[in-house]
Amino acid sequence: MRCLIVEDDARIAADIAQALEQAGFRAEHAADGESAWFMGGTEDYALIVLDLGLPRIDGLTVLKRWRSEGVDIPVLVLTARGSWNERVEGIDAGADDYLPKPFRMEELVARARALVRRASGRVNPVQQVGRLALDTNRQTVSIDGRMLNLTQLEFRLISCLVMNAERVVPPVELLEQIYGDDDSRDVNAIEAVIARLRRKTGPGVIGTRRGFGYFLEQSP
Amino acid sequence: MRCLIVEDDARIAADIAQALEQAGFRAEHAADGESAWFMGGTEDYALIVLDLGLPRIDGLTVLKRWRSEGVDIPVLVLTARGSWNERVEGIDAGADDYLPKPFRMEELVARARALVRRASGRVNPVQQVGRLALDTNRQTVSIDGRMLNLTQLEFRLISCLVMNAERVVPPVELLEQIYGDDDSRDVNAIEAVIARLRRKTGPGVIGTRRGFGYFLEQSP
DNA sequence: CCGCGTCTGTCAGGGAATTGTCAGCGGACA
DNA sequence: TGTCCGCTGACAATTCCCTGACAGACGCGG
Repeated sequence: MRCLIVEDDARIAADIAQALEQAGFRAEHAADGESAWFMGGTEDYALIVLDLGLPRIDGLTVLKRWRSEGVDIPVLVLTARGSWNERVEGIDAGADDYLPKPFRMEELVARARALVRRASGRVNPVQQVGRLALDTNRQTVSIDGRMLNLTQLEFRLISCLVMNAERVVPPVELLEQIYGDDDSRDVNAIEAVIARLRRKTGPGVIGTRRGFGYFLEQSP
Repeated sequence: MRCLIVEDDARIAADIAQALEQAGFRAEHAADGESAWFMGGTEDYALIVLDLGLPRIDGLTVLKRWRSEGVDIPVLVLTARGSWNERVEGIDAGADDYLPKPFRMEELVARARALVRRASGRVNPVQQVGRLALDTNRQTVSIDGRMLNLTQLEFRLISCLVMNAERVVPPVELLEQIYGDDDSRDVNAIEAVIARLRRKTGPGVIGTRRGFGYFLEQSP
């Protein structure tokens, strides 16, 4: 699950990134409004964390532009404590939640999770696809109720498939979703992870459509 | 998926073309603004990569003309790094994304993909022609609601027919649409694919107009 | 700092699905 | 009725995908 952190202070950005990555996100970073706008408009994030005080283009402006362009990614806005008018403006601009600075990282992570959950229209964190169940809160995957012991990478990959259930996901897209623009890797890396996953899930869970990509088997 | 590269430097154009073709596009090339304008206005591309510094007509002018004519193909603009006003002008002219030169090819490919994905999400992904329904999002084809298990090639071919519904498509055009300018293949290859498709769809879906080409049956 | 185990990307070999070609056949059209 | 065009089954070539092996990276405990 990819998220975008828009924050001009590199230190803070790195801290947030680390916290979110631990929570299972793949964090990317934009340091100014301009690049934030491009990234948020072109990439497919599950969440955007937006600091308002930005160089070049103001955070609020960026947010308004996104919304006017139809970008409906949930946005968590970081505001200075007590600055009420910023909040009001943020509401108008289309923010989904606020976090007054300074904040504890756990708070941010919790809100991030809540936002993503809400956005994907789920009340509970467990998603069931066929025999497979994914718990985004605990970061666990079970099949027929039996827990799987997955690595970080395997988990991310199967999450992608769950997010895109009812669709066949091309390997290139998985590459992009999992590693980002870091294109140092081969499509074969995906194949390898898929193979390892299948060894753990057993057959009949992850399907292949030759020439198209991978998908989760729906019906038993 | 066809894309148009508007670039006056032949070397760069060739490089971009190669990268995009590897990514599954079929690339065509315009070297000056005038032909670019014509091609973008008459052909149906999924994406246009536009360099701004052009002979004859300036790239921005071309872009504005397209937009004023209702051409809504996503346009990826190549700008010189840091040329701020070019970007702003580009926004006004209707560009969908930017890429500062010089750039890595992988970056271009990634953005191209993102743009196309975003654009294709705008329109209704399922098109119905007669008893046949094509879902461009899930990459599936169903007939009377029954899913067909198609190969990559079969899917591309039937997509072409759907795009050109209510028209009889000559086999040569199908060859071109599916394989690009790679003319190493025989028209018979198309016939073979058609035959395999018909075996899956059953009769009454793909028709033949002897001497002209193939078409999709409209009425039940 | 070293040894150990785990995770992960790459590589190469093999197998299977896909696809181009060929040749024979049958119907359409003059 | 002859000719041409398109259809189709068979086969070979190709592409795509799977998998086991291996090595580098990383983390951890001693």
